[in-house]
Amino acid sequence: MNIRTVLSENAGARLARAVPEVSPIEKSALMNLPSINRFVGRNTAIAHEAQPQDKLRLFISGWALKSVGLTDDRRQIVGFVLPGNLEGLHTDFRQASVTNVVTLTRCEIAEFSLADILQLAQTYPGIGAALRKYMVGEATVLGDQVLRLGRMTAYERVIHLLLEIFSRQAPCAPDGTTVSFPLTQSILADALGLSVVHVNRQIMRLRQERLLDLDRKSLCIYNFQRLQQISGHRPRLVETAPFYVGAAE
Amino acid sequence: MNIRTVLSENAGARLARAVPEVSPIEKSALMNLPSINRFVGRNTAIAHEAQPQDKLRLFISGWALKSVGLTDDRRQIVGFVLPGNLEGLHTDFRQASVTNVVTLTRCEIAEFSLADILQLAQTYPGIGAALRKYMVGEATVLGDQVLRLGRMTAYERVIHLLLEIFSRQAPCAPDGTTVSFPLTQSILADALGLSVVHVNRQIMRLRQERLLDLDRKSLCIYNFQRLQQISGHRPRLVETAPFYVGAAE
DNA sequence: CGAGTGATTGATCTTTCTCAACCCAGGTGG
DNA sequence: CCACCTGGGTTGAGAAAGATCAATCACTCG
Repeated sequence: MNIRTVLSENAGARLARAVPEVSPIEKSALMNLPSINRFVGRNTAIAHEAQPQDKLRLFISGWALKSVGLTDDRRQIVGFVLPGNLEGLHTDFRQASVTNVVTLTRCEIAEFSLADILQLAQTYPGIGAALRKYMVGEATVLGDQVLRLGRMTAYERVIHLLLEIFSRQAPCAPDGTTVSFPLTQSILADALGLSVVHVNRQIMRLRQERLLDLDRKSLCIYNFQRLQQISGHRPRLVETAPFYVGAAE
Repeated sequence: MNIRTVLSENAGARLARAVPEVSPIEKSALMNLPSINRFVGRNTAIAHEAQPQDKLRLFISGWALKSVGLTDDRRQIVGFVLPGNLEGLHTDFRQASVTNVVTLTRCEIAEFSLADILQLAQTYPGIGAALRKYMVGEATVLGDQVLRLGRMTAYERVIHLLLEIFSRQAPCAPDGTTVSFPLTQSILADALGLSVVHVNRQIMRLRQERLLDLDRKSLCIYNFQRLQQISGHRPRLVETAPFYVGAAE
């Protein structure tokens, strides 16, 4: 557990950038919030299903996955946390997390007290509105996940998810086609409800068709339009600025 | 389109009952909100994906489904709206609905202005908190939907969804085993990502095993524990009081 | 160098889908 | 009153998508 604690002076400003439309006054209120920056190693559990949690975490760098588990060894990944995303807003009325969260890479995380932020939302209406919109955005992504799993073929599913991951980082793609991609095929399989072998076959096919390529460093989209057409993917309009995502460590 | 408009004096009180933990003062504030009660016929579209929407709707009676569509004739149901549930909280930053909503039965619906309610949430912190918790509850149900579709067999999926529908009405079950159930097998199929034929086979099997029975009026759970064990269903703790659900019309 | 993780490929097996019937209850027009 | 129609449920047979099992390969890390 590689954890280093640093006092950061601008985590609140980053938080203001992570949620939609906050005014300058609200931004300065967020900047005065106490927060702690942590570095967390790869494969580290950050939150457990049904365990109490009172922190809101902003991912400065690094990726994490959110999953729900069955009693046996099956698990389903419900979503990914990328740099610039928040984690910890979904606590039930017992302040318990509703998913497991595990880091996929080494991560830099700014930790806030959720209570602090909700308190602030009572003073500054824009902050409450921003949090609500952020939650709606997350629900939309989750709706896309349901659509993939319920009614798409394996081929469509793989494309649709890869386009989502691409779109969420697109503003960070220097050449417009390549983004960071630290996922294994086994993780893709758990997110897509498919076997690893079958995921591999779809990726092989996509490579042969010269539509995209990927490895554990990066994802390269060769023919965005065609992929969009096949999978029916519609880019979700998100007006928050994602952080720059460098090459995965 | 059988629509009748009535001025209701207690829709706000019902709204206060639909969300978690509001104080008496907040409840009275909600009761003073303007609202309109409507009756909407079966199979009527209430909201369209990506269409503007500024109403928050409280279902007094009747069921609806929420779906997202693909370009062809496939559709995926992402969730159901039951009496006592809210619809309309998930509008993106353009105030557009993120799902289609269609009634499954004749419904009585109390309509509020979402702007009114968000305005109120700025004065009364408990209302903002209640809305946030309500959204977390919805996200949890959506997470369960992802789990079903991603990593469960057809048999488990059918059971898990039926237990969810049962649990959401359990306090309304006079004998503790039978609840209202106005869904066709074809709707179940679209919710479960299965073909109608296959859904039918699972239901036939469950009947033969004497674990449950259902028709288009009601769902009867004969062996809750066993079904829970098979599907891994965990009842989601919701502390809002659902409305009494009478026999489907 | 050996161990472990992840990717790739082939062969076979299982689940689920599709197509095609048929039945039944309820509603409707004559 | 009845013939007819329609929407939903049920069943069988064959086809297709995807899972499982098993082996090999490439790469990294101690």
